[in-house]
Amino acid sequence: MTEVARAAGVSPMTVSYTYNRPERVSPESRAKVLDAAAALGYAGPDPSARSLRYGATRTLGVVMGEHLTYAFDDAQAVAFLAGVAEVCAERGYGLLIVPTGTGEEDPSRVVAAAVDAYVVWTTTADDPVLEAACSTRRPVVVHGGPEREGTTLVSIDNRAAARAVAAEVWSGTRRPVVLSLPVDRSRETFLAHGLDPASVAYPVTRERLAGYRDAATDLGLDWSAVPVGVCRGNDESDAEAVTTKLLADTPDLDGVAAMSDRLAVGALRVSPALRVSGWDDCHLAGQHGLTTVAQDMRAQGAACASAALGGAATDHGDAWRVVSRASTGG
Amino acid sequence: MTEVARAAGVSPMTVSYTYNRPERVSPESRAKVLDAAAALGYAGPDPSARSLRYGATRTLGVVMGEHLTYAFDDAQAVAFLAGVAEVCAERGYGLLIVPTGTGEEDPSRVVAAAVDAYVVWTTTADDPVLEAACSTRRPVVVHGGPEREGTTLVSIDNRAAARAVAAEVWSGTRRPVVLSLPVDRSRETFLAHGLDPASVAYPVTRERLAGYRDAATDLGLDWSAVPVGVCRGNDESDAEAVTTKLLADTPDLDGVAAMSDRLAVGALRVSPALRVSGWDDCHLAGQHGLTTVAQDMRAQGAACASAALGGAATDHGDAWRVVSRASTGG
DNA sequence: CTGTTAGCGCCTTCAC
DNA sequence: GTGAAGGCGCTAACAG
Repeated sequence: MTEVARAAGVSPMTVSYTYNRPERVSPESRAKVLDAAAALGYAGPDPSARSLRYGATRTLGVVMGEHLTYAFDDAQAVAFLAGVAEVCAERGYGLLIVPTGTGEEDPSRVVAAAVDAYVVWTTTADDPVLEAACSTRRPVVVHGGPEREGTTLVSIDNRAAARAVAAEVWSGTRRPVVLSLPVDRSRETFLAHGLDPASVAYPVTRERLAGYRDAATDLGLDWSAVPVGVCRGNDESDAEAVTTKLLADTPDLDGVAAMSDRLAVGALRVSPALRVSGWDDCHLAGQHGLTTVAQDMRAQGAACASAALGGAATDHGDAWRVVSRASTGG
Repeated sequence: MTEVARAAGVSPMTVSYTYNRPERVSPESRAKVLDAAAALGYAGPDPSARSLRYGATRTLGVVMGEHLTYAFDDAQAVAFLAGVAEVCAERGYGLLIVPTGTGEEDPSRVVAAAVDAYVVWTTTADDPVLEAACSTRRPVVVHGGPEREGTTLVSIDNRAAARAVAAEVWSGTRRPVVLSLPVDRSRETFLAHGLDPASVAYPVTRERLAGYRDAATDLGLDWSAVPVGVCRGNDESDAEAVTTKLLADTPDLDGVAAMSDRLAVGALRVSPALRVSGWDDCHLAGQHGLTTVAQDMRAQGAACASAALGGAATDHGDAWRVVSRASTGG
């Protein structure tokens, strides 16, 4: 900018004004400045210097968890991002996807990102990345959970939704089972009976499990006997393997409450006649006639972005509904 | 940082070293600094100030075109972004999605984004957003086209691929037609006969059209008589409408070369027995038994990011193949 | 191992 | 309508 000022024969301030308040500069000066800028290939004020000066970046940071690319492989995550992007575009904010995935360096990358606020995709309470986002003292909005002081939570009421959908899939069954998303960040596959929700680190998984337990209790079923198959991730083929194990453990199982449509589809691949419910109401649910919990991830993404950028947090607790289809005999 | 230094009773440089080269600071000083930082809620050096000082942001900018949210609605665009994100995560670069969509302000937003390089999703040569990206003098990689001096192009050879797939779908037909993506940024729907590729602003559309023309010539068909239905975007329902118009114009049409699987599926909805080819080999192609052009968008996204961040540009010209399925009688 | 100096590029404030 | 001073927070280079 100094160079442009010299080339144009004016002071740096005039150059600055030319870009920020063109109307306060005489047409001649403006022309001189723009000519000089064109000649020197100066495209405008440096963004970093500007951010430093203003103390704001007009950028929203998004942290999608340990496997960044997962964010683009999962339809729900993509819908969520679409909602975030929509709000960002409206308000002229950049959307910065923070490069997590290495584990080790993730927290420092979060701290070092030039953003005004953070949206964090569901994780565990002890995730160092969440800690890092909060340590920057910038607004943090968490999707799904955990709830944490100083952050805003945007989530449906997973427990109530789980209770409702399990009431349907388990209605009239004797041997209900659960097909679960991971319980903690180690993401191990295992089988348990009557898994205690309190032992589960991911709040979303925990709440859904608690809701399933509620439903079991409502139906007079013994939760401590209910097999829970935990998958490594939201993945059909892993769900197939876990379903196979569940069947070995409980050959007469007759009702599968799955925490996602993809897991449900994995179960159906093993045993197409299974009574099963999913979660999300993605295109798979329609294709396979799955009873499922519908929620609008795009709206939730938009809500997260709005809240992070200073809007009021809209409550999404009740923004779900059970969609009944053939997979539960409907 | 100055405050932390004062609270810790050391100089700002010691604080800086504590964060950037901890090993060069005595354990005691380091402890004092970290204590003071914790007490003051200081999380580390300010990212903007750092970027200003270093002259680099460690952030890659991505411009997805006028409808930002489209980027998340289109499976190909998402796969592309996944590839970009993968490379960014590996190298510790942030991925900034520039908030385009307003039209008017888009170029200035591109200029004002704090990034080290740009990846631009396919557009027209006269797009002000592309101009803006180039004006910043930062490296620019364009996906699909246009080719432009000072930028790197990553693209398959659309013309050759179009020629190959049209050879298949039009083999033995008498009344071939084209179902085209938009020709320019006005994105209007219309019908033309023997549309001249040279009149088309989007390079991707232009090259595919030229390839179809090549195929027509190869097959001894008269290009000037070939109806071309241009859709407003990559959208099934629009394709349905345009196909209906094509059928009104040419009731005996017997071979549809579509520039995307979604357009092809739109055509099939109007007339399920149609001989038709698609493009992209997305999940729709498999579902509907579509003959199509397969290309790996994720790899192309990764290639764009690598090239933008200083790697060599890998050539993707031949990274396509025709997948033959039932929709062309295979 | 630690501190001093200087300046990255910009814009708010205040003069003229 | 224009310009001079100062400082946003940081770190390279160079002492000590």
